[in-house]
Amino acid sequence: MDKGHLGGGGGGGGLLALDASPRQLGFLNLLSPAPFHRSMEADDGGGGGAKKNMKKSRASAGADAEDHKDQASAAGLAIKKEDLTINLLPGNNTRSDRSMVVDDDGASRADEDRNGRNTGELAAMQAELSRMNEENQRLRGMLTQVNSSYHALQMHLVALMQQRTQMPPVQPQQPPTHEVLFLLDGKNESAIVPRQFLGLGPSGASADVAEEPSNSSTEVGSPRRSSSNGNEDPERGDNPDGPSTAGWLPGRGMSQQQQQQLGAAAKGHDQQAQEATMRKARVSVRARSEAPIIADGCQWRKYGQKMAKGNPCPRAYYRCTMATGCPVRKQVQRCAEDRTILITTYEGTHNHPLPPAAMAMASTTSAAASMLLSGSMPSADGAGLMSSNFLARTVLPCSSSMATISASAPFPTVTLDLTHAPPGAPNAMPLNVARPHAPGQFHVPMPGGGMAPAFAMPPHMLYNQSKFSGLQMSSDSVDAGQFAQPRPPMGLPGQLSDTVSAAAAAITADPNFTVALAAAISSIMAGQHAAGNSNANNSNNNTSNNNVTTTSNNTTSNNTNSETQ
DNA sequence: CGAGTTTGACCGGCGC
DNA sequence: GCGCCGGTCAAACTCG
Repeated sequence: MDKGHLGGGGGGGGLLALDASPRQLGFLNLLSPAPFHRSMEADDGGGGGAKKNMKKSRASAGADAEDHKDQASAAGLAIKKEDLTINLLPGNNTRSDRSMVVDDDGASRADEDRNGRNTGELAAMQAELSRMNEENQRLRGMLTQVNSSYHALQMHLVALMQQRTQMPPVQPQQPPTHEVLFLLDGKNESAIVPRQFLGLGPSGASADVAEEPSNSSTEVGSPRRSSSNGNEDPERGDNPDGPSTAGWLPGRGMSQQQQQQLGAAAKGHDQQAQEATMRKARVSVRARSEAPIIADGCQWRKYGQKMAKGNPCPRAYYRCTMATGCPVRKQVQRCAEDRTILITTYEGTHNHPLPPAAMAMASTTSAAASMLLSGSMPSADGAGLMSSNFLARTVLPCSSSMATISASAPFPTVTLDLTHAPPGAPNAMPLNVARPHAPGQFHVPMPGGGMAPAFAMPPHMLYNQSKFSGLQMSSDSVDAGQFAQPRPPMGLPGQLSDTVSAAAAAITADPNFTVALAAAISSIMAGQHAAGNSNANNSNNNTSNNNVTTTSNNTTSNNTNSETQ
């Protein structure tokens, strides 16, 4: 919204800071919103780039500033106009031109003096400009790489989806949850994870699984908790043998019949109990919001409120009412330490198509849960944990301060902390989550192709994100400095830079995107790496992501940060 | 009047 | 076994 928020705070050192950071992953470094934003903004318009930087440099060159301060003081626009002139024509000393006009009465000596100074200054600025251009080129390269990687991942996802749809619906021998939980360490995971990921998704290709006639038996008649007859709570679907799969898993949306069919092979209550706890994954989103709840696009009905111990703020319980029998619930509570922080915990998978407005959050949380489930699954050799660490470090480094994975009981939880700016960002960037006045909603591009407003966001974000969401970014793009006003389509030469600018702006302007992207990719990578995680996790171990932690019931280490939630 | 919210009660899990 | 606590239910209430 405000420029200071987008690009601000970082100061001129932003680029250098970005440059100094290690680059193990492309999008890791895209998270320095301020610097990146600045550079991309400067990149706009090719030769005219570094507009701001130029301005900045000039501002720092105080002596020369007096030259036009008089006029500037007269009208604030004077400086701007002048700067524009200078920057559009970096090779010209526009100031001398101006002086010609101003001093056309013959004060030539002062002119020469100034010209001399300006020449030196111009050289310095040009040097800086070239440096900036270099940096921009590097950043472009990074972005291109990220884009290609992202695209490749999506292609892979699509391929897996197709593969999945061609496969027989389900292996009768394997309860759905088992499939997800235990094959992660196996060789089928590449097929599993996508399915999990998709199944978690709100609709999309997996809807065939999630939207089955399931509702016929689920909770239509309102949940009966007195399941003394042994019937699982129909609403929650968490039958004793573990369907509490929390819905993050496809099985959650299945019909009871299918669950029975699939779960028929479930053997051993111990195993089931263990699974039950592991499957009830949750995704907790921390965001600053003045609103009582975050606008995630779904319809919720409050069904309870409790005072939680240790928190003066009550915890509210909501249930999705977009479709009868939708098992998704969420808990909303304000952080005890900082009541401006709203903690929303999602549980379950929508068993109905979601409006675009709700897909982003659903996908994000689903992907995050998917990552959690795929990454923290216990396994005999601990590969699951390793995978989790690997994922946390490889996929979430970009949001190192935002994501916390905690499998410590009672339910494994992924916490997406959106209250902090990504590393490199100067200040914590309070998200305009569901601010009452939020005029628009923010679309987060989601891996499943869907994109939707996850949170109420300023319109510029909306536009910005929607641009980037298209995978293949459209030719017209966003001026990073003016999100609110889409720039008219440019000619072909400008496409690349615009695309890059838009991508950069999209990425840097909003941490949600990075979270969503990271979570989404993680769900894919979980499938790709779980098998080979033992060797893969070496690659990024050195990434400093102290805030991305993985805790597990099966480990005694590394749990100190789980309380960051 | 229907939909949503409030709120006290109930239930089950867990720790002591 | 008991108490605590989180989660849920459902009657009463509110609102449009």
